[in-house]
Amino acid sequence: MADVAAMAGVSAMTVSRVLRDPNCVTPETLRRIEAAIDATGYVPNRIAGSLASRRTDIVGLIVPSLRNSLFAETIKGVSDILGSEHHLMIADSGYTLKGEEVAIRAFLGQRICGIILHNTKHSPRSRVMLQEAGIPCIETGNLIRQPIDMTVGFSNHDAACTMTEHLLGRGYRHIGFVSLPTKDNDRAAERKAGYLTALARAGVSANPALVLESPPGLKSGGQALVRLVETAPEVDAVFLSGDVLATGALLEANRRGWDVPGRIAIAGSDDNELQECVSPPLTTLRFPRYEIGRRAAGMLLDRLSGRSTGPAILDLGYEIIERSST
Amino acid sequence: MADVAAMAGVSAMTVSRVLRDPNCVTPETLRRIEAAIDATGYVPNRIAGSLASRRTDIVGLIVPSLRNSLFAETIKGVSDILGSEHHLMIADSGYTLKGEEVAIRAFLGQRICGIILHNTKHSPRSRVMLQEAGIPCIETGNLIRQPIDMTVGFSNHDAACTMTEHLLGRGYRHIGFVSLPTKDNDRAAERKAGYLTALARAGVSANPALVLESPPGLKSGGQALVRLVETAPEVDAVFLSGDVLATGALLEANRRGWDVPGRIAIAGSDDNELQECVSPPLTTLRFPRYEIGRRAAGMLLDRLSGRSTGPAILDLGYEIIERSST
DNA sequence: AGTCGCCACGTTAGCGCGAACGTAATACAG
DNA sequence: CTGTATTACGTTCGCGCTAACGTGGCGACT
Repeated sequence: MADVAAMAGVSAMTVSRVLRDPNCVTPETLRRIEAAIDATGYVPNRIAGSLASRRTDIVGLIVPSLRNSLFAETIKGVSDILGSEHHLMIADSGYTLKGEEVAIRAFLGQRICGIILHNTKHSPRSRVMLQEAGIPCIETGNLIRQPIDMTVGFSNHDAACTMTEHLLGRGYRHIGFVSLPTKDNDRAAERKAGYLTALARAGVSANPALVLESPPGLKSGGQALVRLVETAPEVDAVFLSGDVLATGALLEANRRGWDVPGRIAIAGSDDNELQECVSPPLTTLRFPRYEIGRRAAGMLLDRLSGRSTGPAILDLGYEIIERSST
Repeated sequence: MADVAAMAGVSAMTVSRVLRDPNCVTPETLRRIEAAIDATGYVPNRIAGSLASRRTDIVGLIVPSLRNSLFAETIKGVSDILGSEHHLMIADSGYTLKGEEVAIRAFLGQRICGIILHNTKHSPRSRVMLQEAGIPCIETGNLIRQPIDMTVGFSNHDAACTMTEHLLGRGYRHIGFVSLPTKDNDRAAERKAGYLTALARAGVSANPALVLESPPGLKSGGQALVRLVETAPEVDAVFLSGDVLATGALLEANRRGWDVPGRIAIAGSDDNELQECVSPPLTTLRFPRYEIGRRAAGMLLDRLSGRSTGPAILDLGYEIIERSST
């Protein structure tokens, strides 16, 4: 920076100012400084700037998995809103609370200016670190009542409940439920609870044989369907609540020639283009994942710029998309 | 850090040393320092550390889109190899060279210790900045002969050529080709070139009516198929080389009752579980995207640790997965 | 004319850490 | 016992920048 300042005939301080606000100097000075920056190929050292100002423009984001396209939607939403003023540091927790804690510690070491978590369940140490860090923290995903700071998401419980009620409304009485493993996964656990709530409200007794947990994946969804039909032949509908499980189940039903929804109705979650294009198109829940990313980033920026203070809980809801698979 | 040092009865320097190498002090000193860190909740300031040491442990990664699950594979590969010693800063270029340049400039300002690009075509300024930055730079994706520094990927040209030759070998002579828009996308352009190479080698004249560009998406793939069949009814096979285009085309063929491969054969690229689960399962190209991420990160770490020097070009190849859609 | 305020810019003093170097204490050979 | 090596730790200084405050020059008031 000293080089640039010397070449432009000003002090380093003026160069520093120009980099943050080009309009705070006379046009002539600005021109000389910009010319000097161009000539030297100077790239400001944000490390030094961050140390001196005790601020960074880095937002930390922790997702359970970088591979899952569901989370990619949220990441994209965050990235689109952050813009060029802020940078994004991403880590994955590997779906574990310990992994999340490690990532949080690393991020705090980098003195990130805010953090977005794709999880609302945390280790005690994680909670303490975040509370004491004094930075905005947004938890996204499953809505909770007591966020560390702010949260944006939807109710997995209510969504699963609504879908189950939809199936009940269509006259199905032996409704299977398949979810991802509920351990350490508050979202999956909430959905199972929602399913059970709907059955209870309708006075339909829950049949444990109709409830399965299944790893993620298309094949896994197909296997779950087959297992349900074989062990509980009375099953007349199934709600597969995780990722692509429902699509896998539908494709498997097609292969085996099982009529959908004649033999068995299939409902899914996390609507995407694929679920609309298969035959028959799938009834699914649609979650505003991209919007969650955008709003989370927006809440973070509002807090950083002082436009908002205090905690916030934002429910973006969900939609049920009724198609011909149910 | 001064607090911790005072509490442990040592100098700040000793604390600093312990944080980098716990074994460089006596066990008793280590114990006292660790106890003090625990008691104070001290989180080392990596910003200050980076400024003093003029190094960071942040790796920059630029992908065309954060939303696309193809890139998610590579991101995951990078993330898995980097481990907890290095951190990942991610930006998307929005598929534009200008976007990439902006991200590169921002990353260099953060003094990243290395960079991985998911693109092998860059703006002139980008190339200059990267060459002068003096950090390891890995270009992934389409293999090129003159990398800025190092590259790992596969030949899109050869892959598309192989797939086209596969179709020719099955006796198809009116082979359509659909790709993503080739502008600013070296990968799509290379694939189109590979398709044309295979036709030329086989002495089959290329028919411009059989070559389409199409935006990404399942529906878009279906539309491309329909357009091809309607405008050039003699078409007997089609190779859709982008993302989920082929799956969309197959689902559309199913809906319209067109026999695959009887009426028209369909081949795709970027194999995934979905393409195996549809009926009929799709013949596709399989690219080692996860492995590319792993190897790219590995090459970066090797360079940083001094285990390797100089440029490198790593071809991870591709596979053709022959299934019943062709 | 005085002075008040404002603008454009300079000066000073760190931010929290690590590289380089220094020092004291112990080990061991000759 | 001296000399040298080695280990364990301390001191000094500066990384490149910015917050806070200082200064001089100019126009607009009373």
